[in-house]
Amino acid sequence: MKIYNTLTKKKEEFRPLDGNKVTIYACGPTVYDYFHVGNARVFITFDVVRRYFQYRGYDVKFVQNFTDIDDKMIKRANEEGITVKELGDRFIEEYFKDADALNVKRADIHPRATDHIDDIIEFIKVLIDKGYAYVVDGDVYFAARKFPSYGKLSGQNLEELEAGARVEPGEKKKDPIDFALWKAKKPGEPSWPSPWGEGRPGWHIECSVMAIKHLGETIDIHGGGPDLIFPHHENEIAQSEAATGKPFARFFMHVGYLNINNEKMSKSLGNFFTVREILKEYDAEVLRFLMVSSHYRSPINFSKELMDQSKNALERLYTALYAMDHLEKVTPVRPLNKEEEEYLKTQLENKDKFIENMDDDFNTAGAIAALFDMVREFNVHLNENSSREAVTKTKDLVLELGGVLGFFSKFQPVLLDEEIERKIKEREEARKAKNYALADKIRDELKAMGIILEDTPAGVRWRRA
RNA sequence: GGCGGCAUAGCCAAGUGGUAAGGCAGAGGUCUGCAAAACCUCUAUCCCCAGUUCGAAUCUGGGUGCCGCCUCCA
Repeated sequence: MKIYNTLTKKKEEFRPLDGNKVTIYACGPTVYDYFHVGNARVFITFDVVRRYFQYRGYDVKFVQNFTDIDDKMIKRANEEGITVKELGDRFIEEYFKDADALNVKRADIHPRATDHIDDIIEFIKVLIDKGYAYVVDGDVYFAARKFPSYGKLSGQNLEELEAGARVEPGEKKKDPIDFALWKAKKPGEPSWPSPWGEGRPGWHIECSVMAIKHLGETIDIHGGGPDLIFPHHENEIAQSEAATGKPFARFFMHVGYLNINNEKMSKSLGNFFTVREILKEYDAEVLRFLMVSSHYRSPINFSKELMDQSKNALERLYTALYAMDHLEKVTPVRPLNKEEEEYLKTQLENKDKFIENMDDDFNTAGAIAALFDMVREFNVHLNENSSREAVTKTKDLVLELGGVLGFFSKFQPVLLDEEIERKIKEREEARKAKNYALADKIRDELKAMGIILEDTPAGVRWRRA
Protein backbone atom coordinates (compact mmCIF):
# COMPACT_ATOMS: atom_id res chain seq x y z
CA MET A 1 0.00 0.00 0.00
CA LYS A 2 1.12 3.48 -0.81
CA ILE A 3 0.16 6.45 1.30
CA TYR A 4 0.97 10.10 0.76
CA ASN A 5 2.95 11.28 3.76
CA THR A 6 2.78 14.97 4.61
CA LEU A 7 6.10 14.59 6.42
CA THR A 8 7.97 13.73 3.24
CA LYS A 9 5.48 15.22 0.77
CA LYS A 10 5.36 12.10 -1.30
CA LYS A 11 3.71 8.73 -1.55
CA GLU A 12 5.52 6.07 0.40
CA GLU A 13 5.08 2.36 0.82
CA PHE A 14 3.27 1.79 4.07
CA ARG A 15 4.24 -0.98 6.45
CA PRO A 16 3.03 -1.00 10.04
CA LEU A 17 5.64 -0.51 12.73
CA ASP A 18 4.55 -3.62 14.55
CA GLY A 19 3.68 -6.60 12.40
CA ASN A 20 0.03 -6.62 11.51
CA LYS A 21 -1.05 -3.85 13.85
CA VAL A 22 -1.89 -0.41 12.52
CA THR A 23 -2.27 2.45 14.96
CA ILE A 24 -4.16 5.52 13.82
CA TYR A 25 -4.88 8.74 15.67
CA ALA A 26 -7.20 11.23 14.04
CA CYS A 27 -7.81 14.66 15.48
CA GLY A 28 -11.48 14.89 16.34
CA PRO A 29 -13.85 17.78 16.83
CA THR A 30 -13.96 20.48 19.44
CA VAL A 31 -17.35 19.72 20.89
CA TYR A 32 -18.87 23.17 21.17
CA ASP A 33 -21.37 22.84 18.32
CA TYR A 34 -22.76 20.49 15.70
CA PHE A 35 -20.10 19.52 13.23
CA HIS A 36 -20.20 20.80 9.68
CA VAL A 37 -19.80 19.13 6.33
CA GLY A 38 -16.10 19.95 6.23
CA ASN A 39 -15.56 18.15 9.51
CA ALA A 40 -17.59 15.28 8.16
CA ARG A 41 -15.18 14.88 5.28
CA VAL A 42 -12.33 14.17 7.67
CA PHE A 43 -14.34 11.71 9.73
CA ILE A 44 -15.52 9.88 6.64
CA THR A 45 -12.04 9.80 5.14
CA PHE A 46 -10.50 8.21 8.19
CA ASP A 47 -13.42 5.86 8.47
CA VAL A 48 -12.67 4.62 4.96
CA VAL A 49 -8.95 4.37 5.73
CA ARG A 50 -9.72 2.30 8.75
CA ARG A 51 -12.23 0.09 6.98
CA TYR A 52 -9.79 -0.54 4.16
CA PHE A 53 -6.98 -1.54 6.49
CA GLN A 54 -9.34 -3.94 8.19
CA TYR A 55 -10.48 -5.26 4.85
CA ARG A 56 -6.86 -5.97 3.99
CA GLY A 57 -6.53 -7.98 7.16
CA TYR A 58 -4.78 -5.52 9.44
CA ASP A 59 -5.51 -5.25 13.10
CA VAL A 60 -6.38 -1.58 13.42
CA LYS A 61 -6.47 0.42 16.60
CA PHE A 62 -8.15 3.70 15.89
CA VAL A 63 -8.34 6.63 18.28
CA GLN A 64 -10.17 9.89 17.72
CA ASN A 65 -10.29 12.48 20.46
CA PHE A 66 -12.80 15.03 21.61
CA THR A 67 -11.38 18.43 22.46
CA ASP A 68 -13.61 19.46 25.32
CA ILE A 69 -11.63 22.29 26.90
CA ASP A 70 -10.42 25.35 25.05
CA ASP A 71 -11.31 28.98 24.38
CA LYS A 72 -14.24 28.16 22.12
CA MET A 73 -15.67 25.74 24.63
CA ILE A 74 -15.42 28.30 27.42
CA LYS A 75 -16.93 31.05 25.32
CA ARG A 76 -19.85 28.97 24.17
CA ALA A 77 -20.55 27.56 27.61
CA ASN A 78 -20.69 31.08 29.01
CA GLU A 79 -23.06 32.16 26.26
CA GLU A 80 -25.34 29.25 26.97
CA GLY A 81 -25.05 29.65 30.71
CA ILE A 82 -23.93 26.07 31.22
CA THR A 83 -20.68 24.50 32.33
CA VAL A 84 -18.00 23.48 29.91
CA LYS A 85 -18.55 19.92 30.99
CA GLU A 86 -22.26 20.10 30.19
CA LEU A 87 -21.51 21.61 26.81
CA GLY A 88 -19.03 18.86 26.01
CA ASP A 89 -21.38 16.10 27.11
CA ARG A 90 -24.13 17.48 24.96
CA PHE A 91 -22.18 17.87 21.73
CA ILE A 92 -20.40 14.57 22.11
CA GLU A 93 -23.84 13.05 22.10
CA GLU A 94 -24.78 15.10 19.06
CA TYR A 95 -21.54 14.08 17.38
CA PHE A 96 -22.46 10.44 17.68
CA LYS A 97 -25.92 11.03 16.29
CA ASP A 98 -24.53 12.54 13.11
CA ALA A 99 -21.52 10.26 12.81
CA ASP A 100 -23.69 7.18 13.27
CA ALA A 101 -26.04 8.45 10.60
CA LEU A 102 -23.10 8.85 8.24
CA ASN A 103 -22.15 5.27 8.99
CA VAL A 104 -18.86 6.40 10.49
CA LYS A 105 -17.81 3.59 12.77
CA ARG A 106 -17.01 4.54 16.32
CA ALA A 107 -13.35 4.70 17.18
CA ASP A 108 -11.88 2.06 19.44
CA ILE A 109 -11.28 4.88 21.89
CA HIS A 110 -12.72 8.38 21.94
CA PRO A 111 -10.62 10.04 24.63
CA ARG A 112 -11.61 13.39 26.10
CA ALA A 113 -9.00 15.95 26.99
CA THR A 114 -10.53 16.62 30.40
CA ASP A 115 -10.22 12.97 31.31
CA HIS A 116 -6.45 13.19 30.84
CA ILE A 117 -5.47 16.21 32.92
CA ASP A 118 -3.19 14.17 35.17
CA ASP A 119 -1.43 12.61 32.18
CA ILE A 120 -1.04 16.04 30.63
CA ILE A 121 0.50 17.44 33.79
CA GLU A 122 2.94 14.55 33.98
CA PHE A 123 3.87 15.07 30.36
CA ILE A 124 4.51 18.77 30.86
CA LYS A 125 6.69 17.97 33.85
CA VAL A 126 8.86 15.80 31.64
CA LEU A 127 9.21 18.59 29.11
CA ILE A 128 10.22 21.04 31.82
CA ASP A 129 12.70 18.56 33.28
CA LYS A 130 14.27 18.04 29.89
CA GLY A 131 14.60 21.76 29.39
CA TYR A 132 12.09 22.10 26.56
CA ALA A 133 9.55 24.07 28.53
CA TYR A 134 9.54 26.94 30.96
CA VAL A 135 7.16 28.44 33.48
CA VAL A 136 6.09 32.08 33.58
CA ASP A 137 3.54 33.22 36.17
CA GLY A 138 1.56 30.01 36.10
CA ASP A 139 1.76 29.56 32.31
CA VAL A 140 3.96 26.91 30.82
CA TYR A 141 5.40 27.37 27.32
CA PHE A 142 7.22 25.09 24.96
CA ALA A 143 10.50 26.55 23.72
CA ALA A 144 10.16 25.76 20.04
CA ARG A 145 13.69 26.80 19.20
CA LYS A 146 15.07 24.06 21.44
CA PHE A 147 13.54 21.47 19.18
CA PRO A 148 15.93 21.40 16.21
CA SER A 149 13.58 20.17 13.52
CA TYR A 150 10.72 22.48 14.43
CA GLY A 151 8.91 23.36 11.21
CA LYS A 152 9.66 20.12 9.41
CA LEU A 153 6.05 19.19 8.83
CA SER A 154 4.81 22.51 7.55
CA GLY A 155 7.99 23.34 5.64
CA GLN A 156 8.52 26.57 7.50
CA ASN A 157 11.79 27.82 8.89
CA LEU A 158 12.04 29.59 12.19
CA GLU A 159 12.70 33.05 10.82
CA GLU A 160 9.64 32.97 8.62
CA LEU A 161 7.52 31.67 11.40
CA GLU A 162 8.79 34.35 13.67
CA ALA A 163 7.93 37.03 11.14
CA GLY A 164 4.36 35.85 11.06
CA ALA A 165 3.99 34.93 14.70
CA ARG A 166 1.80 36.90 17.00
CA VAL A 167 1.77 37.20 20.70
CA GLU A 168 -1.66 37.46 22.18
CA PRO A 169 -2.17 40.07 24.86
CA GLY A 170 -1.41 38.56 28.22
CA GLU A 171 0.94 35.93 26.90
CA LYS A 172 4.36 35.83 28.38
CA LYS A 173 6.33 33.88 25.82
CA LYS A 174 10.06 34.36 25.67
CA ASP A 175 9.94 33.84 21.94
CA PRO A 176 7.01 34.55 19.62
CA ILE A 177 7.10 31.04 18.15
CA ASP A 178 6.74 29.35 21.52
CA PHE A 179 3.35 27.95 22.37
CA ALA A 180 1.38 27.29 25.53
CA LEU A 181 1.34 23.90 27.20
CA TRP A 182 -0.52 25.11 30.26
CA LYS A 183 -2.53 28.25 30.72
CA ALA A 184 -2.93 29.85 34.13
CA LYS A 185 -6.51 30.24 35.24
CA LYS A 186 -8.38 33.39 34.35
CA PRO A 187 -11.51 34.47 36.20
CA GLY A 188 -14.56 32.46 35.22
CA GLU A 189 -12.64 29.64 33.58
CA PRO A 190 -12.66 26.02 34.57
CA SER A 191 -9.35 24.92 36.02
CA TRP A 192 -7.42 22.09 37.54
CA PRO A 193 -4.68 22.18 40.17
CA SER A 194 -1.14 21.75 38.90
CA PRO A 195 2.42 22.26 40.13
CA TRP A 196 2.28 25.68 38.42
CA GLY A 197 -0.99 26.71 39.96
CA GLU A 198 -4.60 26.43 38.87
CA GLY A 199 -5.01 26.31 35.14
CA ARG A 200 -5.92 24.32 32.06
CA PRO A 201 -4.03 22.59 29.27
CA GLY A 202 -3.16 24.24 25.97
CA TRP A 203 -4.65 22.79 22.83
CA HIS A 204 -1.80 20.85 21.30
CA ILE A 205 -0.66 18.98 24.35
CA GLU A 206 -3.82 16.91 24.69
CA CYS A 207 -3.32 15.11 21.40
CA SER A 208 0.29 14.24 22.12
CA VAL A 209 -0.61 12.88 25.51
CA MET A 210 -3.66 10.91 24.43
CA ALA A 211 -2.03 9.51 21.32
CA ILE A 212 0.98 8.29 23.25
CA LYS A 213 -1.08 6.98 26.12
CA HIS A 214 -3.47 4.97 23.98
CA LEU A 215 -1.30 4.04 21.00
CA GLY A 216 2.32 4.24 22.14
CA GLU A 217 5.22 6.59 21.63
CA THR A 218 5.37 6.05 17.88
CA ILE A 219 2.12 5.70 16.01
CA ASP A 220 1.70 4.60 12.43
CA ILE A 221 -0.65 7.22 11.11
CA HIS A 222 -1.72 10.56 12.43
CA GLY A 223 -4.00 12.89 10.63
CA GLY A 224 -6.81 15.35 10.43
CA GLY A 225 -7.86 18.39 8.52
CA PRO A 226 -5.34 20.33 6.45
CA ASP A 227 -5.51 23.38 8.66
CA LEU A 228 -4.04 21.31 11.46
CA ILE A 229 -0.68 20.93 9.73
CA PHE A 230 0.39 24.17 11.27
CA PRO A 231 0.51 24.81 14.08
CA HIS A 232 -1.29 21.89 15.67
CA HIS A 233 0.53 18.89 14.24
CA GLU A 234 3.83 20.73 14.07
CA ASN A 235 3.55 21.40 17.77
CA GLU A 236 2.45 17.88 18.56
CA ILE A 237 5.55 16.56 16.87
CA ALA A 238 7.80 18.93 18.77
CA GLN A 239 6.30 18.15 22.17
CA SER A 240 6.08 14.45 21.66
CA GLU A 241 9.50 13.90 20.20
CA ALA A 242 11.10 16.22 22.72
CA ALA A 243 9.57 14.16 25.50
CA THR A 244 10.11 10.64 24.17
CA GLY A 245 13.09 11.05 21.88
CA LYS A 246 11.27 8.90 19.36
CA PRO A 247 9.46 9.65 16.12
CA PHE A 248 5.89 10.60 16.99
CA ALA A 249 4.04 9.51 13.88
CA ARG A 250 5.45 7.67 10.90
CA PHE A 251 2.83 8.95 8.47
CA PHE A 252 0.82 12.12 8.53
CA MET A 253 -2.31 12.16 6.42
CA HIS A 254 -4.18 15.35 5.73
CA VAL A 255 -7.53 15.59 4.04
CA GLY A 256 -8.33 18.24 1.42
CA TYR A 257 -10.59 21.16 2.13
CA LEU A 258 -14.27 21.14 1.63
CA ASN A 259 -15.12 24.46 0.03
CA ILE A 260 -18.22 26.48 -0.59
CA ASN A 261 -18.07 28.61 -3.71
CA ASN A 262 -14.39 27.70 -3.87
CA GLU A 263 -13.69 29.07 -0.44
CA LYS A 264 -12.81 27.10 2.61
CA MET A 265 -15.82 26.17 4.67
CA SER A 266 -15.25 27.30 8.19
CA LYS A 267 -17.10 28.33 11.25
CA SER A 268 -15.32 31.65 11.37
CA LEU A 269 -16.29 32.54 7.80
CA GLY A 270 -19.82 31.47 8.52
CA ASN A 271 -20.15 29.73 5.14
CA PHE A 272 -20.91 26.30 6.45
CA PHE A 273 -23.61 23.68 6.44
CA THR A 274 -23.92 21.46 9.45
CA VAL A 275 -24.37 17.80 8.74
CA ARG A 276 -27.52 18.03 10.78
CA GLU A 277 -29.17 20.39 8.31
CA ILE A 278 -27.98 18.50 5.24
CA LEU A 279 -29.50 15.33 6.61
CA LYS A 280 -32.89 16.99 6.66
CA GLU A 281 -32.76 17.16 2.89
CA TYR A 282 -30.65 14.20 1.84
CA ASP A 283 -29.90 10.68 2.88
CA ALA A 284 -26.64 10.50 4.80
CA GLU A 285 -25.20 8.05 2.34
CA VAL A 286 -25.50 10.63 -0.43
CA LEU A 287 -23.16 12.90 1.49
CA ARG A 288 -20.83 10.01 2.07
CA PHE A 289 -20.86 9.14 -1.62
CA LEU A 290 -20.02 12.72 -2.53
CA MET A 291 -17.06 12.74 -0.15
CA VAL A 292 -15.70 9.44 -1.34
CA SER A 293 -16.18 10.10 -5.05
CA SER A 294 -13.10 12.28 -5.22
CA HIS A 295 -9.64 11.69 -3.85
CA TYR A 296 -9.32 12.60 -0.19
CA ARG A 297 -6.53 15.11 -0.79
CA SER A 298 -8.35 17.03 -3.53
CA PRO A 299 -10.52 19.96 -2.64
CA ILE A 300 -14.26 19.44 -2.94
CA ASN A 301 -16.45 22.34 -3.85
CA PHE A 302 -19.58 21.47 -1.98
CA SER A 303 -22.98 22.35 -3.42
CA LYS A 304 -26.53 21.11 -3.56
CA GLU A 305 -26.03 20.37 -7.26
CA LEU A 306 -23.21 18.03 -6.35
CA MET A 307 -25.42 16.41 -3.76
CA ASP A 308 -28.08 15.84 -6.41
CA GLN A 309 -25.57 14.30 -8.78
CA SER A 310 -24.32 12.05 -6.02
CA LYS A 311 -27.84 11.04 -5.16
CA ASN A 312 -28.52 9.92 -8.73
CA ALA A 313 -25.23 8.11 -9.02
CA LEU A 314 -25.78 6.24 -5.78
CA GLU A 315 -29.22 5.28 -6.97
CA ARG A 316 -27.75 3.45 -9.94
CA LEU A 317 -25.81 1.28 -7.53
CA TYR A 318 -28.81 0.62 -5.34
CA THR A 319 -31.05 -0.16 -8.29
CA ALA A 320 -28.60 -2.79 -9.45
CA LEU A 321 -28.38 -4.21 -5.97
CA TYR A 322 -32.15 -4.59 -5.78
CA ALA A 323 -32.14 -6.15 -9.22
CA MET A 324 -29.59 -8.68 -7.97
CA ASP A 325 -31.71 -9.34 -4.95
CA HIS A 326 -34.72 -9.97 -7.14
CA LEU A 327 -32.88 -12.22 -9.57
CA GLU A 328 -31.59 -14.20 -6.67
CA LYS A 329 -35.15 -15.28 -5.99
CA VAL A 330 -36.17 -16.19 -9.51
CA THR A 331 -33.06 -17.57 -11.19
CA PRO A 332 -32.53 -21.32 -11.58
CA VAL A 333 -30.13 -23.14 -9.32
CA ARG A 334 -27.69 -24.83 -11.64
CA PRO A 335 -23.95 -25.00 -12.29
CA LEU A 336 -22.26 -22.08 -14.00
CA ASN A 337 -21.96 -22.27 -17.73
CA LYS A 338 -18.96 -21.17 -19.70
CA GLU A 339 -20.13 -17.59 -20.25
CA GLU A 340 -20.96 -17.19 -16.60
CA GLU A 341 -17.52 -18.36 -15.62
CA GLU A 342 -16.05 -15.78 -17.97
CA TYR A 343 -18.38 -13.21 -16.49
CA LEU A 344 -17.26 -13.93 -12.96
CA LYS A 345 -13.66 -13.74 -14.06
CA THR A 346 -14.29 -10.25 -15.35
CA GLN A 347 -15.94 -9.34 -12.07
CA LEU A 348 -12.90 -10.53 -10.18
CA GLU A 349 -10.79 -8.32 -12.41
CA ASN A 350 -13.00 -5.45 -11.39
CA LYS A 351 -12.39 -6.38 -7.79
CA ASP A 352 -8.66 -6.26 -8.45
CA LYS A 353 -9.11 -2.84 -10.00
CA PHE A 354 -10.91 -1.72 -6.86
CA ILE A 355 -8.08 -2.96 -4.67
CA GLU A 356 -5.35 -1.54 -6.86
CA ASN A 357 -6.96 1.86 -6.62
CA MET A 358 -7.40 1.67 -2.89
CA ASP A 359 -3.83 0.50 -2.48
CA ASP A 360 -2.71 3.63 -4.25
CA ASP A 361 -3.19 6.19 -1.51
CA PHE A 362 -6.87 5.36 -1.06
CA ASN A 363 -7.97 6.30 -4.54
CA THR A 364 -11.65 5.97 -3.78
CA ALA A 365 -12.69 7.65 -7.03
CA GLY A 366 -11.02 4.89 -9.01
CA ALA A 367 -12.44 2.29 -6.66
CA ILE A 368 -15.95 3.59 -7.23
CA ALA A 369 -15.40 3.40 -10.98
CA ALA A 370 -14.64 -0.30 -10.50
CA LEU A 371 -17.92 -0.65 -8.65
CA PHE A 372 -19.78 0.93 -11.55
CA ASP A 373 -17.96 -1.30 -14.00
CA MET A 374 -19.16 -4.23 -11.97
CA VAL A 375 -22.73 -3.04 -12.10
CA ARG A 376 -22.66 -2.53 -15.85
CA GLU A 377 -21.20 -5.98 -16.32
CA PHE A 378 -24.03 -7.39 -14.27
CA ASN A 379 -26.71 -5.45 -16.13
CA VAL A 380 -25.38 -6.59 -19.47
CA HIS A 381 -24.79 -10.24 -18.75
CA LEU A 382 -27.13 -11.51 -16.09
CA ASN A 383 -30.87 -12.03 -16.34
CA GLU A 384 -33.65 -14.30 -15.17
CA ASN A 385 -32.09 -17.30 -16.92
CA SER A 386 -28.67 -16.94 -15.31
CA SER A 387 -27.32 -19.34 -12.76
CA ARG A 388 -28.29 -18.20 -9.29
CA GLU A 389 -24.72 -18.71 -8.20
CA ALA A 390 -23.52 -16.01 -10.58
CA VAL A 391 -26.10 -13.60 -9.21
CA THR A 392 -25.28 -14.33 -5.59
CA LYS A 393 -21.58 -13.99 -6.14
CA THR A 394 -22.06 -10.64 -7.83
CA LYS A 395 -24.25 -9.35 -5.07
CA ASP A 396 -21.84 -10.47 -2.38
CA LEU A 397 -18.96 -8.84 -4.18
CA VAL A 398 -20.72 -5.52 -4.61
CA LEU A 399 -21.80 -5.51 -0.99
CA GLU A 400 -18.31 -6.46 0.13
CA LEU A 401 -16.53 -3.72 -1.78
CA GLY A 402 -19.24 -1.15 -1.18
CA GLY A 403 -18.92 -1.92 2.51
CA VAL A 404 -15.27 -0.93 2.42
CA LEU A 405 -16.40 2.55 1.42
CA GLY A 406 -19.19 2.47 3.97
CA PHE A 407 -21.93 2.17 1.37
CA PHE A 408 -25.12 0.15 1.30
CA SER A 409 -25.85 0.35 4.98
CA LYS A 410 -29.47 0.91 3.96
CA PHE A 411 -29.62 -2.04 1.65
CA GLN A 412 -32.01 -4.65 2.81
CA PRO A 413 -34.27 -6.91 0.87
CA VAL A 414 -37.64 -5.22 0.88
CA LEU A 415 -40.15 -7.04 2.96
CA LEU A 416 -43.69 -6.54 1.90
CA ASP A 417 -46.68 -6.79 4.12
CA GLU A 418 -49.68 -8.79 2.97
CA GLU A 419 -51.65 -5.81 1.87
CA ILE A 420 -48.97 -4.67 -0.53
CA GLU A 421 -48.46 -8.15 -1.81
CA ARG A 422 -52.16 -8.45 -2.51
CA LYS A 423 -52.15 -5.18 -4.44
CA ILE A 424 -49.27 -6.36 -6.58
CA LYS A 425 -51.15 -9.53 -7.41
CA GLU A 426 -54.29 -7.56 -8.19
CA ARG A 427 -52.31 -5.41 -10.54
CA GLU A 428 -50.83 -8.41 -12.28
CA GLU A 429 -54.30 -9.75 -12.90
CA ALA A 430 -55.47 -6.40 -14.19
CA ARG A 431 -52.55 -6.34 -16.58
CA LYS A 432 -53.34 -9.79 -17.85
CA ALA A 433 -56.88 -8.65 -18.45
CA LYS A 434 -55.45 -5.60 -20.22
CA ASN A 435 -57.18 -3.39 -17.72
CA TYR A 436 -54.29 -0.95 -17.74
CA ALA A 437 -56.19 1.87 -16.12
CA LEU A 438 -56.63 -0.20 -12.98
CA ALA A 439 -53.08 -1.51 -13.17
CA ASP A 440 -51.66 2.00 -13.33
CA LYS A 441 -53.90 3.14 -10.54
CA ILE A 442 -52.59 0.42 -8.27
CA ARG A 443 -49.03 1.24 -9.21
CA ASP A 444 -49.64 4.86 -8.27
CA GLU A 445 -51.15 3.84 -4.97
CA LEU A 446 -48.11 1.77 -4.14
CA LYS A 447 -45.83 4.57 -5.19
CA ALA A 448 -47.58 6.82 -2.72
CA MET A 449 -46.74 4.20 -0.10
CA GLY A 450 -43.10 4.36 -1.11
CA ILE A 451 -43.01 1.16 -3.14
CA ILE A 452 -41.77 1.43 -6.69
CA LEU A 453 -42.74 -1.33 -9.10
CA GLU A 454 -40.78 -2.29 -12.16
CA ASP A 455 -42.07 -4.81 -14.68
CA THR A 456 -39.29 -7.03 -15.95
CA PRO A 457 -39.17 -10.21 -18.01
CA ALA A 458 -38.50 -11.96 -14.72
CA GLY A 459 -41.65 -10.64 -13.13
CA VAL A 460 -42.42 -7.62 -11.03
CA ARG A 461 -39.56 -6.13 -9.10
CA TRP A 462 -40.06 -3.69 -6.28
CA ARG A 463 -37.98 -1.41 -4.16
CA ARG A 464 -38.49 1.38 -1.75
CA ALA A 465 -38.29 4.89 -3.08
C1' G B 1 6.90 38.54 2.18
C1' G B 2 7.67 32.91 3.12
C1' C B 3 5.59 27.96 2.20
C1' G B 4 2.12 24.88 -0.42
C1' G B 5 -1.97 23.13 -3.53
C1' C B 6 -5.07 23.15 -7.79
C1' A B 7 -6.49 24.02 -13.32
C1' U B 8 -9.15 17.23 -17.62
C1' A B 9 -16.15 17.38 -21.57
C1' G B 10 -22.43 21.18 -19.54
C1' C B 11 -21.38 19.33 -14.18
C1' C B 12 -18.43 15.91 -10.94
C1' A B 13 -14.01 13.05 -11.39
C1' A B 14 -9.74 9.11 -12.33
C1' G B 15 -5.43 8.95 -15.09
C1' U B 16 1.73 11.40 -13.66
C1' G B 17 5.50 9.35 -20.64
C1' G B 18 2.51 5.72 -25.33
C1' U B 19 -2.10 8.72 -28.33
C1' A B 20 -8.25 10.46 -22.64
C1' A B 21 -11.61 5.41 -16.70
C1' G B 22 -16.18 6.09 -14.27
C1' G B 23 -20.62 8.88 -12.77
C1' C B 24 -24.45 12.85 -13.38
C1' A B 25 -27.03 15.70 -16.98
C1' G B 26 -28.38 15.98 -22.41
C1' A B 27 -29.59 13.88 -27.58
C1' G B 28 -30.98 9.66 -30.53
C1' G B 29 -32.24 4.48 -30.52
C1' U B 30 -33.66 -0.70 -28.52
C1' C B 31 -36.92 -3.08 -25.06
C1' U B 32 -41.98 -2.07 -22.90
C1' G B 33 -49.46 -1.78 -22.84
C1' C B 34 -47.51 2.53 -20.40
C1' A B 35 -43.89 3.68 -16.86
C1' A B 36 -39.44 2.41 -14.60
C1' A B 37 -34.97 0.02 -14.94
C1' A B 38 -31.46 -1.55 -18.37
C1' C B 39 -28.70 -1.70 -22.88
C1' C B 40 -26.51 0.64 -27.47
C1' U B 41 -24.74 5.15 -29.94
C1' C B 42 -23.20 10.41 -29.69
C1' U B 43 -20.55 14.85 -26.86
C1' A B 44 -12.84 16.56 -24.61
C1' U B 45 -6.74 16.34 -27.71
C1' C B 46 -6.58 17.68 -21.00
C1' C B 47 -5.72 26.75 -18.88
C1' C B 48 -1.82 29.31 -22.30
C1' C B 49 3.28 29.53 -24.42
C1' A B 50 8.03 27.38 -25.11
C1' G B 51 11.10 23.13 -24.44
C1' U B 52 12.79 17.72 -23.60
C1' U B 53 11.24 13.11 -26.19
C1' C B 54 10.08 8.75 -31.62
C1' G B 55 5.91 9.98 -28.41
C1' A B 56 3.33 14.39 -22.92
C1' A B 57 -2.79 15.67 -19.93
C1' U B 58 1.39 13.27 -17.75
C1' C B 59 8.57 15.73 -17.45
C1' U B 60 11.18 20.97 -17.58
C1' G B 61 10.87 26.37 -17.85
C1' G B 62 7.78 30.67 -18.22
C1' G B 63 2.92 32.76 -17.94
C1' U B 64 -2.39 33.24 -16.44
C1' G B 65 -6.25 32.11 -13.05
C1' C B 66 -8.18 30.16 -8.44
C1' C B 67 -7.37 28.49 -3.46
C1' G B 68 -4.96 27.49 1.17
C1' C B 69 -1.33 27.77 5.39
C1' C B 70 1.96 31.16 8.01
C1' U B 71 -3.50 33.51 13.51
C1' C B 72 -8.76 29.88 16.53
C1' C B 73 -10.51 26.75 12.58
C1' A B 74 -11.28 19.80 10.07
